[in-house]
Amino acid sequence: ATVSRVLNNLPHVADETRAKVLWAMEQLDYRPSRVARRLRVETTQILGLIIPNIANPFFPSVVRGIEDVACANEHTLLLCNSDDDLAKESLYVDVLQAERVAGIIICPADENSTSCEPLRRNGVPVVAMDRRLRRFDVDTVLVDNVKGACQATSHLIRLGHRRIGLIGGPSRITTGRERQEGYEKALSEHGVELDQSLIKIGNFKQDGGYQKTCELMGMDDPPTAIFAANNLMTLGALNAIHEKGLNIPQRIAIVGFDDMPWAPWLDPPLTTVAQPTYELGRRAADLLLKRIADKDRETVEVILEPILIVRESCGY
Amino acid sequence: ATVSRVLNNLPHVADETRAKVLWAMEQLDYRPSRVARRLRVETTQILGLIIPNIANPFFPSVVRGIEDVACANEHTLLLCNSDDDLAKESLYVDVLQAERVAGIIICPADENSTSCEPLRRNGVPVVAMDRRLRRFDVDTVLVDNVKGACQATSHLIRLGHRRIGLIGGPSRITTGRERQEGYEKALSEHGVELDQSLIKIGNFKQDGGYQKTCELMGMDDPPTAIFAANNLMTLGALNAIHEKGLNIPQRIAIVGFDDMPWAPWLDPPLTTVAQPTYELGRRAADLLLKRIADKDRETVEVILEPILIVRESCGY
DNA sequence: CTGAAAGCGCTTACAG
DNA sequence: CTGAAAGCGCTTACAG
Repeated sequence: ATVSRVLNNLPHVADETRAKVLWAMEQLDYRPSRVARRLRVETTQILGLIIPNIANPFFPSVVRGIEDVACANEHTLLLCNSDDDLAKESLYVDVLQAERVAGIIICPADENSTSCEPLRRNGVPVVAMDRRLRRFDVDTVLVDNVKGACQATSHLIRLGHRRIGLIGGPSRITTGRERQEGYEKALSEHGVELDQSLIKIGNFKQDGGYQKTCELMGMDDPPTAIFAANNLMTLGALNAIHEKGLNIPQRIAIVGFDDMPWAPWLDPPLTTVAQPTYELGRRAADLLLKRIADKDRETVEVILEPILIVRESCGY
Repeated sequence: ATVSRVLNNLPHVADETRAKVLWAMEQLDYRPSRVARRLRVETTQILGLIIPNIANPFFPSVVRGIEDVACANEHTLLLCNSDDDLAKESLYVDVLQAERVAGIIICPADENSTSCEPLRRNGVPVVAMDRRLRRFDVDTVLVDNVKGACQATSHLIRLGHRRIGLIGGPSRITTGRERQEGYEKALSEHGVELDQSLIKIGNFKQDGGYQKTCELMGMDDPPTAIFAANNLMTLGALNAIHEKGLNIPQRIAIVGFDDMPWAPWLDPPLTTVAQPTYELGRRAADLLLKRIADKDRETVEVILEPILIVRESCGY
């Protein structure tokens, strides 16, 4: 008990005793077991994080944001990749719960995912990040996808484009659905008729972007511009465009969602909708910590603003 | 005890009893505590990973490689960012050890780092990844940095360049030291005299690459080519080059270390030394798992081959 | 101020 | 095949 007291810096230990304990700890190269501590104490210092794929360049900065606040608050992060697979997502929810994490930040594979049901039943705090979790009333932090997509598409329209291809994401995912919504909104606001054949739904991965771009450019009446709804698909689109030797922006204009540090040095410099990735992570971690501290507080939804960064890939 | 047996799929439980237990578990939405299990069982299923910075695009794919083998072997990953700071690195080693991880993969902030000393004393398996750990005899997986840097520099020399600037990394880090070694080796192999003023040591970050490129290009007799020793510094170099409006490769040729998916679409397409990042992670995890299974096996060092990918940023 | 006792939720001999 | 008992290493009342 006395050792425990000095370990946790509690009062009621004589200075001399404290010194003796410290000395012995040093001698023995003693490291207290967090595992044992966690078994006894209800509150753990571990946060769980479930994202689709750390190899997607969008996430590292988000994760860094989460980690920085976790670290500042003496919490550790347990990171899991769901691969956008509901079964894997459920599995990881189970694992994290079995680890007795203090709470979970999730970027769900599906808006209607029920993976978090066991968490709700057991009162484990959850925050949805980047993508909504419809079936649960949880703290949520999102980017305003409709606005970002609308800005990107409007930019294209303002530049004279009327046939604008959308390489969208699955509608079961918030970002897929909302970015398409923004695309359609821009069209209707500018009185441009919606042509369903110009909407191609990809998988948010590079191969999907490549394939959908090929389909688009193989049409009898191909678009003059493309809006790609995420970074990986933008990369895939660039693959296809360069492969076919099409000139950007003369032959095909392109705007991507999600900025990348190298976007200014692409050929031509890529116009993108930049997302506040680090901030997204920071806010998510913040919300989770607040929820852990007070389970009864009102649920909040934070919407972060994207910014259209105009470079040269859409023409002038 | 019986519940424990069905939980762990052990024999000696009657089918009927097993079914009853399973049923009760379902009813109660019971999740066994891994925390409690870990306290009792010596072998944990958690791997620790310490890297400098997940936001560096080099690491996500490496992490993904580690995770995939961890996951396939039913292990979880605890990820920590050291920020290349020895104090933070030590802290995390302590945390991971307190979590009683089965082993640790580390990309150390310094070749001579002693952060892992407590691990050695306690017999916790360690593998060094991407960067050496001199003070310990541990399994190591590296990329052949000397070879990669030598190839990059030789390529430049073959193209007629004689004044080649190096934007290197700190020599306390394996990749910094070895890539400089490869640069010098290429120079000497081709009979090009080494000019110390052309060697600038950066911090492996974007601002360092930017700053060192400015210094290089501000010289009275600036180089005609640059070899940037990592991806972030390459990005910084591109910042500086574009800012000054210098033409690549006519005015300044550039080759970077570490390929990126968008390198082919840069202006001009960037010549790089590609590293087998995913494989690096896979092998590291593999070695760690093997070490955990058999602490007495001989220490191995795996050297992976980089590949020079010639695109257009060095001329023809 | 200090330490003995109980208990967190598992697993592992051990006895029946 | 089944369950009672002990113990993993902590923390938390409780007693002295």
